[in-house]
Amino acid sequence: MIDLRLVREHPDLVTASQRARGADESRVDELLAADAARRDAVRHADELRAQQKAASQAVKKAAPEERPAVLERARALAAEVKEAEEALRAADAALRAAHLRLPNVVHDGVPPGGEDDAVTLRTVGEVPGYDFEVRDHLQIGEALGAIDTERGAKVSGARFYFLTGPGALLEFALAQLAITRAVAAGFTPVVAPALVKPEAMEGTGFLGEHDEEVYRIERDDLYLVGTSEVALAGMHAGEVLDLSSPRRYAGWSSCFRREAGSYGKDTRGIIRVHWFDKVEMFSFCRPEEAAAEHLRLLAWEEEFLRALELPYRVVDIAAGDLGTSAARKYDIEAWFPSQGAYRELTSTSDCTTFQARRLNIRYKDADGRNQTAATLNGTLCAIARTIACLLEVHQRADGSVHVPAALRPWLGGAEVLTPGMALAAPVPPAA
RNA sequence: GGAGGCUUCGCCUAGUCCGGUCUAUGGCGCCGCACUGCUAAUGCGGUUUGGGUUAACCCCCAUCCCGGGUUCAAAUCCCGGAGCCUCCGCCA
Repeated sequence: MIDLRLVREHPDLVTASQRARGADESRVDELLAADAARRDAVRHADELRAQQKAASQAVKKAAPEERPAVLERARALAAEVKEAEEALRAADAALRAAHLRLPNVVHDGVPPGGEDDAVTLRTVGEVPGYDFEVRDHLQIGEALGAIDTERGAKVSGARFYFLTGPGALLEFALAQLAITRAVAAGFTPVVAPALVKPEAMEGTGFLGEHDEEVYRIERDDLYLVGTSEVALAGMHAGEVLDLSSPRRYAGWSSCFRREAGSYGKDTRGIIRVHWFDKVEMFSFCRPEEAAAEHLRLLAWEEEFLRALELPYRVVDIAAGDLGTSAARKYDIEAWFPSQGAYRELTSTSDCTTFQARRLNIRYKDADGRNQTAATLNGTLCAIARTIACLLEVHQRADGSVHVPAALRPWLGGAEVLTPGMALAAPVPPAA
């Protein structure tokens, strides 16, 4: 939810944001009207309640002969209060609905337009040349005995997979590398629940226009998270935090996505799947620090990809392609040789106070007043897709795959993965 | 899954049986002021969180885990739910 004061005092800014998103501008006026209506309802109900309270007090003080009359007046007022409260409830609900319909206000400088209007900020690393016919990650993974999508489909359906042998080791190697680096950077590592209540899902903005993407366990009224962002944001719901410096978590969890509406897209391999594991960075900070924190998250993402020796580019996502909660979003797209294209590998969003307001996450400012916090998230490593990218980029003519130095400690020191190789046990980095 | 107990303004706590004097008691902590040439101690005052209104102060409303209900009136009575604890069962 955006700040109501901003809408009241600078509706033009909010309208401009809607325009940049290509979203309905009239929603701003709807929200203003709902806000005014609610305040009227509050005033009316409060006033009646005050009268009714006084009348009720008078009952017990009334002399016996006055009592019936006083009681009658109190009764009448009670009925009026009840009516006013019903009207207030309706006005509250209308305001909330209008409030929830409005996405976050985009930052200045976000490119206008939609999916095709993203601006490439920089391109890092050399796109390798291959003097042989490149294979895609599934061909490579199958040859290595690392990825099995056929049996994944047998057991769970399309877009499921098994990681086996070196594939399974790669999963843990990447998770270890991500968590190790995050801890070194000062993040608190977290293993987060993948099943959450509706409040957490709604609070992070995933039940709006994108609720088709989400798995719901109807019987228990729980949702499977699409990212641990949901649990990490919800972790501090309703709390007042000390944010003298940003509070940073690196959360590991499985992620589940229905991929509704993506039929026919990326059907091969493990680039787009219903389930994968991910290490996610999440920050709580003061709103004035959010933009700087956003760049820090982006920098950590880039360092991770450089450690994996993957060529990539950084993209500033256009307003129309931003999620509901985001005021700005940078994607990092890594090179996939089999597609001859850069594809999204990580993503970081500045949600400003939008999520925290819904989730009621606050901090005390210098004057000791409670203020709404800002939240930001960023992918450190979406494991399945990263494995796919690694296999493709680092493939060699003979079907083997180069292992980046950063990953070797967790792959038994192996410098290369070769079909049929004996698996070495992971060795922790030298003490 | 079954049985019982608990949940009060940061923490602890009084109040709940028997509805109105609860505008919620006291302690700890915290903040301010006074006093003591330091520290400590002491005294006085303040200290839930939201909303409405306001230039501001004031004032008003809500808030005793949450949601309903009874009543002129609910921390208190009734119904439903959540969380925590204990015991039994089951389970990795």
